[in-house]
Amino acid sequence: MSGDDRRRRIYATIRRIPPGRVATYGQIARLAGLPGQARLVGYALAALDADSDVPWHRVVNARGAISLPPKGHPALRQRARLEAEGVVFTGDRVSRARFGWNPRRTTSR
DNA sequence: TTCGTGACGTGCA
DNA sequence: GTGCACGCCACGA
Repeated sequence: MSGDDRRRRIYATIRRIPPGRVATYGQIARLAGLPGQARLVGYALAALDADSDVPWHRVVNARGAISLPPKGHPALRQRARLEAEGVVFTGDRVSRARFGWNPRRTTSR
């Protein structure tokens, strides 16, 4: 499998994240068939355009926080989009227990 | 070609 | 709860 295929799988997995939910890089990597390679997910997102159809804003790190610089425009945009979908930020973090996406129970909650 | 860096995760102290 | 070390892969210099 080539690197491009991995990126496509990553994007496809991210598209499955329902609105109002967030998934971690490691979770995306695992669902994409790339366990332990969360770094590739981050790199794939870095190469992604802001106007892409991939809901990149629903991807957060294991801490439930945005991995981008908090003061940066992308981070603010991501946070604003998540809040618009109903996601509540506790400080600079998101409660993964409440808003974390569970692929086995696609239905919310 | 090797080396360093990066939207990360897990394990352990 | 936090901080550090190691691992993983892709990409540019």
